[in-house]
Amino acid sequence: MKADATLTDDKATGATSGKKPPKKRDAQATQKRILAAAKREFARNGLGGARVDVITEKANVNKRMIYHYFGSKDQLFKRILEEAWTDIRTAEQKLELDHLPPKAALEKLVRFTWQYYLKNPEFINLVNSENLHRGAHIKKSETIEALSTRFMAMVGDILRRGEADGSFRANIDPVQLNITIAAIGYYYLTNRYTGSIIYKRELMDEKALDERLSFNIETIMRLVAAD
Amino acid sequence: MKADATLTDDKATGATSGKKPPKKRDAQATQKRILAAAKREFARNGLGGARVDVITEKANVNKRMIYHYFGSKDQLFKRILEEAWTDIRTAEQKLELDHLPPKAALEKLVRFTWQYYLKNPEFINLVNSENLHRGAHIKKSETIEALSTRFMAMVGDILRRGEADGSFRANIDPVQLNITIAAIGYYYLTNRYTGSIIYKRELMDEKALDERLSFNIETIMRLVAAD
DNA sequence: CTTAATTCACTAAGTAGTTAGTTTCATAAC
DNA sequence: GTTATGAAACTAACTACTTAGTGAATTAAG
Repeated sequence: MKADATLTDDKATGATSGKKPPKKRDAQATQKRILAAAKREFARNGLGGARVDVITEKANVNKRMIYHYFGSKDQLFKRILEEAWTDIRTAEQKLELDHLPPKAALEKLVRFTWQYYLKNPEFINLVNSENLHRGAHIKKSETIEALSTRFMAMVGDILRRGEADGSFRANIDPVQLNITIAAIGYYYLTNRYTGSIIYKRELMDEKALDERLSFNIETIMRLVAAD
Repeated sequence: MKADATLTDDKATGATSGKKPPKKRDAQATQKRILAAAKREFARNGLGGARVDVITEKANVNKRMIYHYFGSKDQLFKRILEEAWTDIRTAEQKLELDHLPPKAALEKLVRFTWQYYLKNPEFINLVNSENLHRGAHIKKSETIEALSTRFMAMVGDILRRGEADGSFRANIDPVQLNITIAAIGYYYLTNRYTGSIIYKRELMDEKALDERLSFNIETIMRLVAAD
């Protein structure tokens, strides 16, 4: 009789022969499952709307584990934010824009930013939620501070090279430029629901997305172009 | 003895002489107070984070009144959204951009959009919250549908006139343009908390705000300029 | 045997929404 | 001009359920 075995086949824990299928312990895997579930839940519903019990369920862990590993809902949220920014900044570094001529580098950055938002829709929602909470969680984060410095240096370098070789006009503020690059992609995507209604247009089909990317590249190229 | 009079001086209800200071009834005023408090609370905390009890308290009404006049938290939220869009679209119409030459009209629109967001910070948060909820509330709203049509006609008209008199290049999509105008202001403001940290710069002092507006005007003017 | 992973049963404080009324007021009948 | 009446404005107390977070025991692993 292995009737009770069916009660414990929660996951891919291929229940073995014995009476007691011993539950594997794996702290790292548990934490990963919590983080994955939390990212999803926080992105879907925001910090305030997210439910710890839902994270518990989706991560297939006992609720106590969340508090054991992460302390509180807010600390878990902070951790999720740090991981999200680490991911995007790491991906940006991998572009190796230093090796490209300025115009090509800038276009690649615009393209990348857009595609990253598209492929990682949680990112936008997490950032929105953190801003609703006035940056309370990342204010104290050293992780994020460090990531940002390196990134802005890269953008500044592209501008300097472009100015030097005459492809860009002079004195463009890298902070303003980067905010603009982010803005024209981010806003389109984060406001796609109200946007579809206001503009009476499907904003998320393939053609619309391609058109937006082209428009954004045009916007940025015209913005930096030498006269 | 008018000792009990002090108990009922909630508001500017200048308690008169008699024993029973009769509580003024004013359905319209009550609804206005609820709407004002709700707008604030929804904007501060999002739909999910907003608390009906807080609205009750700030509006100085009995909780039952909210359900009496608005039915539910969600219906109240929908109403707030409709009023918010009515406000911005009404203000835009008052600009009378049709009477200005195309370049001036467009610059005025960019300026207005930026200043409206600045002066009405709730607007951005309400829109964000509605998008987090996938546009569920305004999807069914006829009010918002009607407002949008008229507005987009105005933007389209500016572009047509500019193309005709040679100040703008041809074939600019008014939807893409308008999304961009909104984006470059909206993103800067909604993400100001995380932005201040990432860019290590004060984004909200007067000088920074002026600089951003100038940069945005430059961005849009270069985007539409005839070659 | 000791340490860490995991579970179970629980709590205290919210949470949107409701039940069952009382109070005010305009209108019309006396 | 005073008083019945019906409707709408307003109130207090409550309900059924959720919520983040815990105390203490149990079980696996080195």
